[in-house]
Amino acid sequence: MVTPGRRRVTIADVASHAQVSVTAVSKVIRNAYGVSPAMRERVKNAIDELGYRPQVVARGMRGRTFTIGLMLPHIRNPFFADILDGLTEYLQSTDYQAFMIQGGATRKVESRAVDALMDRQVDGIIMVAPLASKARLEEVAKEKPTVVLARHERSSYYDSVHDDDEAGAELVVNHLIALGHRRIAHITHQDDSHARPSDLLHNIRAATYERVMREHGLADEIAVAKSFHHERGGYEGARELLSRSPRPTAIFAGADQAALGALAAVHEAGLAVPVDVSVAGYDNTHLGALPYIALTSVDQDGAVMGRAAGQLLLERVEGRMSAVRFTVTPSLVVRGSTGEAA
Amino acid sequence: MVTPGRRRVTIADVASHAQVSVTAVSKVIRNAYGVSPAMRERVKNAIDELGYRPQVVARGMRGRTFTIGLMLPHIRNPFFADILDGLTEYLQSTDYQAFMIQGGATRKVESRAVDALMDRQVDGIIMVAPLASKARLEEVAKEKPTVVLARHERSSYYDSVHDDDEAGAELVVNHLIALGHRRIAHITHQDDSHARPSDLLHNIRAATYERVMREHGLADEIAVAKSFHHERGGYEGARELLSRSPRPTAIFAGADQAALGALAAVHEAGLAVPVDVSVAGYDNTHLGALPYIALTSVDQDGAVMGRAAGQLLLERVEGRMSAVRFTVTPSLVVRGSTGEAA
DNA sequence: GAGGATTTGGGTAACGGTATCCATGTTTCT
DNA sequence: AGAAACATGGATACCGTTACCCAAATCCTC
Repeated sequence: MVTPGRRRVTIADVASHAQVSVTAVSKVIRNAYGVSPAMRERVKNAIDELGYRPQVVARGMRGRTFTIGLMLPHIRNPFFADILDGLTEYLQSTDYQAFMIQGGATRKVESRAVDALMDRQVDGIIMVAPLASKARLEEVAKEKPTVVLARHERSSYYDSVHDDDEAGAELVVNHLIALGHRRIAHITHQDDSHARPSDLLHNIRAATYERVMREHGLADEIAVAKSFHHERGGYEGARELLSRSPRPTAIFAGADQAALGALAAVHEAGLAVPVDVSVAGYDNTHLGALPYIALTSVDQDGAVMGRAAGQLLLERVEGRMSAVRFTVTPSLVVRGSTGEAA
Repeated sequence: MVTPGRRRVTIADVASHAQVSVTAVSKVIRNAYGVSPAMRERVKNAIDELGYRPQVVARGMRGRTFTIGLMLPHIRNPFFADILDGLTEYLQSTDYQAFMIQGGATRKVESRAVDALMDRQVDGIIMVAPLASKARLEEVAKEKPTVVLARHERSSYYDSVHDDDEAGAELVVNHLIALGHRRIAHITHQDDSHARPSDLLHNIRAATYERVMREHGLADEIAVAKSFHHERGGYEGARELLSRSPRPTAIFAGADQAALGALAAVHEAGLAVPVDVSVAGYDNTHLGALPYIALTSVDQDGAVMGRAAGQLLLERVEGRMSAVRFTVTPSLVVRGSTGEAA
């Protein structure tokens, strides 16, 4: 039973209870060399009897904290939940624990979040779609093992995990063109990032959209709404696109969240999906699969990405210095929100 | 510039750079008594010049970590994002940082997550909709300042923040009855909790549903699907309810996430909302506001709850021992998913 | 101007672990 | 049997802060 304000059990308590030295207990905890099976048994019993748990901050002063920091821009995108699930599933078989921190919408807040992680001596950092410049990411990576998700630049200081956004965007635009669409518009995202634009996934998707359009002789039909990859962003972007004349017959939103908003705008304009306007997204979030939404989208396996990120990070924690890139190949999931051009 | 593997700047580095004692630096950092303005200035300059940042684990060994742990069951529910936003907004004006950890779907995983927080010496813990028994919560609360969200029991060891789920559920059921519905069904959540059932919000919503039905002489029409408060849960629950004969004309899902799934089931059954079946949810998440979903729901202000939780927790960290309950009053947001009974 | 109070700065023992080094006892090998 | 190698357990410096002390200097007060 825990009594109020009782001092936490320490390694010294375990040692005296087991009648052994502190060193011995430490060795058992760390699974270090130099303890006999009998000693191990004895110490383990004492640990169990006292309910001892090592204090991570104390361990952190000399060794590891067994903590990895996960920076997410926010937690509204269900796609991030997939990443987190993959990561936690992977970490379950290890001694490490993941802690999330919200990066927010600006570089400043994000930077503070990452600093907070480093101040707390995490053993490694995973950043999802960070806004920071490559230089800043490398600065972080020089101090702590780092894995960056959803950014495309190559760095020799950190590992990268991302999907092939070019392939994904191509799938969508080709799909729409194959359905006979010509006036295909795109909703992209504006960021506060200091990254090279071409390293950010939304810019890659947008650039690919333009490229494929051009390749099909549709350069004149290119229409891009610079908005945001969230619901309101998609809504406003789509409103703007639909107000153009002639209006697009298809909208490729750079993310499902935005596509959900776009659907709202289409609906509000009194238009039907996909009869009047086809809508496609990216990420294949659960929501899109709901039959009354039935959003055509690009699937990138978030769980696989999360798992890979965890694995790469722990490899780095264990000492790997070379940089690794892990790329997942996306696939198109066609649903009812896209159909033949009118 | 940071060179690879460079040792982090410590308080001793600052002290020698400023030609003062370690104590003096520590005092300045902590804003403690006993430093002249000149000394303060001098030390602050040294801190800036060296880019010094206190190492939280070291501070944690003696005092605070300025870290608060936020346990969320998962990050799929957008309602949790509202809570987080309220909390982070509040913490912005303080020295504290919030870290999230995923509690998961079972008591065992949740307990491990909370242990992980305590092992890391967080200054306080906020638990959102925990599964643990009241006894376990109090055990945690005896060790660390604790605030529990979305649970209804009174404890003298921790503060509680929740909405008046009874009032909220009543609003929904009364609304449906006023629309002329009689065969109103409910989708509830099954949990792995060891709490007293009547302290869990989904059970309160379910019990209130039954009570109001009875009060209106609709005891015979009570129909409850024991499922889960997520999309698939709502989908399966609704399927089951719709297969009954006669089928309900209205479904009150205990959470928006479940309502989204219920809408899918209704749609799949070839029925129209709200003409054939009205659907209502709880939480008033962003998604429900999308016009093509237009979900009637109960609004409980998540941001306010998050802010309150942060404030109460810091008060506890500062020493308050008495327990506080913070209750928000929900309101009904009527949208297109509910209409007159057929 | 003596004595006490106050201000200012610093020395240093914790905090709870880790990991290096060392001492002792036990095998193994020739 | 003696030496070398190995296995086992322990003493202890150290990690980077905090906060409790104390000492010296300055300021009042009568």
